[in-house]
Amino acid sequence: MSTPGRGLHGHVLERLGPSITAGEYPPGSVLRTDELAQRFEVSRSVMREAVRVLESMHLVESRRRVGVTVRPANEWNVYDPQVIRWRLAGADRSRQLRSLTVLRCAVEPVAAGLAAKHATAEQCAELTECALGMVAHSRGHKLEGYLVHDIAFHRIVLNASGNEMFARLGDVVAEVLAGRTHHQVMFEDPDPAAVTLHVQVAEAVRAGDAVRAEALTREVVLGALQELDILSPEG
Amino acid sequence: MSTPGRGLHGHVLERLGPSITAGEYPPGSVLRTDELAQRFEVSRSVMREAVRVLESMHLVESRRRVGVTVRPANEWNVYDPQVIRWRLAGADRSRQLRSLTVLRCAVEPVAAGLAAKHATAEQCAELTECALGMVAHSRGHKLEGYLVHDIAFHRIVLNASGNEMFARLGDVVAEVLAGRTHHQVMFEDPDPAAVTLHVQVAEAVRAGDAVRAEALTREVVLGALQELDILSPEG
DNA sequence: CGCGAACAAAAAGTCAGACTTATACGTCAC
DNA sequence: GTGACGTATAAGTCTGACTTTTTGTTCGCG
Repeated sequence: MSTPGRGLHGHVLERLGPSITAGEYPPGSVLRTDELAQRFEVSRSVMREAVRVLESMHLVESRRRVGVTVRPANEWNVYDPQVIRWRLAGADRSRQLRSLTVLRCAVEPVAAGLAAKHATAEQCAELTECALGMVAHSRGHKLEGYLVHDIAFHRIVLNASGNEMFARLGDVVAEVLAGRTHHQVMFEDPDPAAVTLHVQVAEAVRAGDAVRAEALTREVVLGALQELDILSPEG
Repeated sequence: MSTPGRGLHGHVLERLGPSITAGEYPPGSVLRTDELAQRFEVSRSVMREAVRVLESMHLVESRRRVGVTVRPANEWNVYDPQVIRWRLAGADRSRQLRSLTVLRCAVEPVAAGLAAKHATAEQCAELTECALGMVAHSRGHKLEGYLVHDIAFHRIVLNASGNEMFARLGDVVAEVLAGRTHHQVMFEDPDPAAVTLHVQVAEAVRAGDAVRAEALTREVVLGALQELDILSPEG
């Protein structure tokens, strides 16, 4: 999905990045460029490029005479889609899904409210189409088709909000929804109530009813959060 | 602040990055690595590392036989603190400040509500201390001192929420507050009502009153948004 | 005239090796 | 014990040669 390791340094990143985000190297660990280059069988130039990328994500810090030190997790650029993907593929996926869903709870209702004010006629049409698509795939184990429309739906809302910071969360939401569908075993069809809510959100946005769009979307994301709480313990 | 261009490639980034985010090169523009290396008087290796970083920020895409093409703005990683800083330093700073402040409006109230539930005694103490510091610097053109406490205040709330996605927005908020204070001419002392609200938020968090903390924080950020609307036109 | 295949050029990608520079750490004198 | 000094280390930088992919053109055939 999205960025398949372009070039040699990309392949190195796809192996080294997940290792780091998985906590395989505790904070403060020191890696040496030459050693890594040997391990991954690439030249130092390629390895250096990979390290530079990790550095720009604040996953590591490179200092002379010391080496490449792994930074503590609370300094990572956790909004970088690539970092998100690496972390969702790792061990503490459920904790990751939770914190991302809490973010959705804060952002998406507000975005939906703005969308009701700013959405173009075309966006309204697309939104309705997506909602109908969700309905069509809501029964009979058509999870993949449902997922596609679900992702598109939320992406349209975020885009239609007119706020670029919200819009850029489309990828994040997509990762979350995909992660939820693929990693947790979802043998059952989606919650019918959720499907209905999506249709109603599309209606509210089209009608320009901001407060209703916001309230309905809040129900949607809070439902998603509850679903997570049911499937995995603690709070 | 934070990352002063470490290494040669860092200096290149500090010059090239802002040029791109400023829209100096329209989307689709092609840059050639060798040409850039010559322009910035660095070797190709260094230039390649810089390009890799820009690529990881989704500012550019590097393809064989074609060159380094600038991506459209809606694909940029606008949550990368470095990108935020570059954009805030650029021309459409006020539009940028607006979209970031709207994000704050969505996130910070929810974070404050969570903080009321999760904050440790130490965090409560720090929060109160910050609020008092804001009061102390609220009169007599002590804007810099006020700013420091303001940033610390919001950072503590975001950290105390216990959600790492919220916590990582501390840097973003810091940039916004700093940008507001430094770039717009703020000859006047901060709004007394805002100062009072901060004190009340600290109280509500300490008391564990989530709904009150959320409502008060909403007033704070909505006030910040209105302040922006007053100083620069359009909606 | 249109279309597909072969070809050539251009730019990024990769590599190896030599050299430079900053800096942590150990040593030694005081 | 403390400070200055020297040294080893690992990142940083540069250069030049070579490879690979991809685009666009040209040429031949239908």
